[in-house]
Amino acid sequence: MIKTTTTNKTIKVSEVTSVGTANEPFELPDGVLRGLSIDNLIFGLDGSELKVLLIKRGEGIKTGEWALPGGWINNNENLRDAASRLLSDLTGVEHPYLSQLKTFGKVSRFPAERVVTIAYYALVSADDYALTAGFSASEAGWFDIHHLPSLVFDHHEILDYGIKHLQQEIRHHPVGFKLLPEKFTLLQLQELYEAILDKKLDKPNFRRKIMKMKLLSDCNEKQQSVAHRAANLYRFDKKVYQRLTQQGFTFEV
Amino acid sequence: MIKTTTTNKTIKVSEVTSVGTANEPFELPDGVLRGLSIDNLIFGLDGSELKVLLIKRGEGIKTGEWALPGGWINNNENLRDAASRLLSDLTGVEHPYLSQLKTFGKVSRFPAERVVTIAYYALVSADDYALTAGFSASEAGWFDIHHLPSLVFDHHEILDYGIKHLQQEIRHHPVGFKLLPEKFTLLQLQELYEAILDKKLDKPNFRRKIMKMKLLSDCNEKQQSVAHRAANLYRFDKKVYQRLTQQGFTFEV
DNA sequence: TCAAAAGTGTTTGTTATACACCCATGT
DNA sequence: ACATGGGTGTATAACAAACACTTTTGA
Repeated sequence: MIKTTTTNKTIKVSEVTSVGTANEPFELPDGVLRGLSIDNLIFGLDGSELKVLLIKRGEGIKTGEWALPGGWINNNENLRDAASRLLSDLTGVEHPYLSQLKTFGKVSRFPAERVVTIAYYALVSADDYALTAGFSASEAGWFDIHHLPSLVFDHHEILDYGIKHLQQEIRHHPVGFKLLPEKFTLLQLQELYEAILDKKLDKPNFRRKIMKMKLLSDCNEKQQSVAHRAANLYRFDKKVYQRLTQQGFTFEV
Repeated sequence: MIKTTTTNKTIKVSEVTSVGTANEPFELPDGVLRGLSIDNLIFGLDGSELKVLLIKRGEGIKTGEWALPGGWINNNENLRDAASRLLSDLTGVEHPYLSQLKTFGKVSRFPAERVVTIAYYALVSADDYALTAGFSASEAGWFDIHHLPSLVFDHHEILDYGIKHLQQEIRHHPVGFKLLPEKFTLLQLQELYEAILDKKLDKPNFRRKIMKMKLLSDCNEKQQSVAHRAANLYRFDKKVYQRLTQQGFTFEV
């Protein structure tokens, strides 16, 4: 479902890895803020595995080590725009659900000098990802959150925080739908929740719970080319959700 | 319940208001990070009114205007420590529940040069506040969130975001307890939720719901000097909450 | 006809809701 | 005595959990 593709595009991660000498400011590209960076957590769903997008650092310190895709903020650029640009450069995803996660600023989290980083996170669907060919397979890849390589700096801490945040949020807000294609089956939805909450759910009960919320609209379409009875396809009805939310409804799985 | 007190201590807000000339960096105190600040949202409960702590700027630009209490981060200081220090300097509250809210960084949010600010928020109880005498009544005050003065920079945006965040969070996390004194009655708790959720709750059912969570420990004390049967006092048991949370328990009112 | 997943029904225990009721205390 | 809030009991309805079951489809 999620695959890495090979192109001739190069990720510019060199900015993040440049290191100055001991007593002078380390080298930065022109026109960016000093001491402040952005790191993105990009989650995707591959079948029933929750995956995160990592890049392999190409030059400078920590070469060859895995890291969250991030970079510097331009002087005249708003934070979310910077996160969005960096995400787009790395994955080709142009309009994701992208929200600020948390700012990490331990004094010595970055070796060369003090850098505070603002973490953003995005949930992308296989659909969105199919549009993209923004990075080389040798430099980036999707990793099962249960089988991660070791990461640079405090990126493990950021990722752990992001996963916990996602697990919390997915129980109380219908963000899970972002990880699925526009049209999906109830089993796909269930598997998504099982992957993120990391537990098995009862099929009949899950179906009833979801359908009772009336948040799904029937596409009146069936799955194609499956070696079993074709399931009905549904889409998430954002308008109904907004209406119910205003009436005090709270989503919960 | 919440009162401002007068002392001879001066709030040093001058750092935030120093402005350089057009073509050179504006003046900062020594040993602080450039381009990054902290602003605190401090909420308190006065009867059934939610209040926020604001300071009146004393010098520099925007003199006499109301603002969130904030300041600069020391070079060797972690973010939360800086927020905590600033809060303590301004209010005397030493160990509040203080958590990161969001980072605000619009390009032109601060007039002199680009400054990104990390907003923290805290909920303080009348008890905590009674311990403090950290600011002068002419320079700081509690404001009903429905009757706010106009605020400098993007502080209205930060405050609006914080209030919305609080209203959301209070439904799914037991943060409401932070607004009450350490020992409280079930009716106080119920009235807190009735005020914030803006609806009447059934007394017996509310009691059962709360007690079933086992989050309150009995103080084995009664109210004093009340013109009716004295109610039992309870305190919130943080350890039990943390244990239950790890087991997948979710608080909901 | 079999595997795989779709989809339904039913039983049982738990929880929410509404509301009636008694208890303790100061004036 | 009575007003005020503290605190309990209970019938009913709604819901969740567990699991057995039937249906549809492609290979």
